Amino acid sequence: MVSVALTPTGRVIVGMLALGKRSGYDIKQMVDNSTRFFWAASYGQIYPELRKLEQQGLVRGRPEPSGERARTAYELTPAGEAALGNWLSSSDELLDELRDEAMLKLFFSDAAPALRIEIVRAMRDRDQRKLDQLRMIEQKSMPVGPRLTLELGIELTQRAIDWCDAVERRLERSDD
Amino acid sequence: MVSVALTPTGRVIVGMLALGKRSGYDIKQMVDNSTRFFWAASYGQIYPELRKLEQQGLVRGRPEPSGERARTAYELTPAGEAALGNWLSSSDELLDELRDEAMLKLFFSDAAPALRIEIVRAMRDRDQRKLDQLRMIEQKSMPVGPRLTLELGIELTQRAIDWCDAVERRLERSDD
DNA sequence: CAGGTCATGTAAAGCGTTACATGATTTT
DNA sequence: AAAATCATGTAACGCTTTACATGACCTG
Repeated sequence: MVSVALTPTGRVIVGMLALGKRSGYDIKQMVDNSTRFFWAASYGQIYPELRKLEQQGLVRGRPEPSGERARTAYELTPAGEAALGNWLSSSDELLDELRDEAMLKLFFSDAAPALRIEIVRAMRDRDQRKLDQLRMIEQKSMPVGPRLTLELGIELTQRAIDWCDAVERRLERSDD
Repeated sequence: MVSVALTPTGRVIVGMLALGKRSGYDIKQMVDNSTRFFWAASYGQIYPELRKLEQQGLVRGRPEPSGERARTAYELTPAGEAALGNWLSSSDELLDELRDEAMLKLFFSDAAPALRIEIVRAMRDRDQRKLDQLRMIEQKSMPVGPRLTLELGIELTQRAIDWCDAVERRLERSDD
């Protein structure tokens, strides 16, 4: 039995729904508070994708209005659970895409060597802001999976900051 | 004087052309051998973008056939150089986007705790392959900017591998 | 009662990859 | 003579963000 391949956004949605019944709005909040650092999703993707997943039989949505306010809560179907397990256990090449404008500027900084140190400082500041956000999340309680990704995110962000600090000191001295 | 904002792919192209006259093909080769780890670009973006940049007056293309083989070499115009300097010195929020499927799987691994260690191992292997590629590039000679980004890439990839190793040992013992 | 949050949704635009097509030149 | 590389390009498709619209409910 071949289960349908999950689209990028389909993967977060199905994963989040494995944690319990959720609305599209709920999913967006959860993503923004957790996976967004390594896997973002917008409303413009979430709502259409939920309907697509429902057509595929991986999720089922049911109206759960609170008063007059419309609300549709989705939950995984057995097929959805299977698709999640399938994806988690698949050995396909793991997607790994980075778009880092600070690194791109640094790469081209020989075109304006005087700006190099400013670029490194801006990168440091950006990463410091990210680290602060991660440290906030760190306070909350969470399962092992989320905790591990948070740990890794903090470790790598801290290392990037340390690297920027070291390079900044190097550049201050030598004016490369 | 307000210079036109560079699109994502426009940024790499203009940066690469600051290093000298290049064809679309050349740019693609350079990207694949350097920035692709933090800023990729495909032919489907590069060729149309070159024409768009030419319309904007940031680059100028001239036919430089080698024998019967057509070839268009592009170079930066003064406006293009200005746009590059402008971008390098701008203090706009630095784009930083990551899509890491290994981290996403790890995040959701409480849905299948037995798979967790396999996910960490797959992540480690992927990062080791990346590190091997970076180490190959490390041998070549290059300007300061490219060298710095390579250094950072190696540092962070190595740290990710170390983290995976440590977590793998933790999981072997405790079966989280 | 104003402002924030809950909740859903879409249209347009932009960004990007993949896959294909074509043909010349160079290397094995 | 085949295979690899040089070189250009596009069409189809998929993904994603942005910006907007609508309205209910809650909190100070």
